[in-house]
Amino acid sequence: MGFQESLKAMSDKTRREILNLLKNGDMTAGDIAAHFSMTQATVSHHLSVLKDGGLVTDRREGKYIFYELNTSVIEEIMAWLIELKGVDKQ
Amino acid sequence: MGFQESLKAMSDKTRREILNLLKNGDMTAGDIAAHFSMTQATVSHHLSVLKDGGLVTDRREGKYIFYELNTSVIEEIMAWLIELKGVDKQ
DNA sequence: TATACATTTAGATATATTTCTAAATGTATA
DNA sequence: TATACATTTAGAAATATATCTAAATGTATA
Repeated sequence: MGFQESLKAMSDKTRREILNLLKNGDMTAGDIAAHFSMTQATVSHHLSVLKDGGLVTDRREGKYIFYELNTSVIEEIMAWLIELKGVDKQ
Repeated sequence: MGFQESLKAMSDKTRREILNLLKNGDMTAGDIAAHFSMTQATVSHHLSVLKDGGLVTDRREGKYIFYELNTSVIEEIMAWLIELKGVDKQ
């Protein structure tokens, strides 16, 4: 889990949509998958890429596994973008 | 050129290094390529991906082609990240 | 404990990406 | 105008990614 994995994770449209969904609160893998027309296995793969990138965390509650947005990584990416933009050229 | 292409472009380490180089000012394709151990053709490919993502622009000056960082796209990405992070949870 | 439900993992296939070498293009200059 | 230099484009090979189906895992409950 690092910068590389975080950006790779964000570079896919489906995964960005998952992140947008999680903005409104934690969701189970099943509920997330229900928003897409691909198989649950495929969505599960995307969730694991997001997890590798540190963009989400998961926790089990009984039969269900809940996914939650992790914003600390997002701040790291923003810091890089701000640095890239350059303080002098705003 | 859109959000998807911009993030795809940023998701590669070599391309992020190119962006970091261009932070310090415009550079020719040759000077950029000199910073890497891959062929000029490969670096040229990366530059074209960055261009597709709107992250750089190029201009010819005689024999040379100069590349320049384009920061407006970066702001668009930052806006998404800020939105993702959520105003309420800072 | 057998069954059902929620989810992930394994293995396969198709598509995309990275990289290379060789050839092509555009510009300057002897 | 022939040649050299800077760079890109074309085409091929290797690797990575997205997706599927089928099987495995983990948990709850009849």
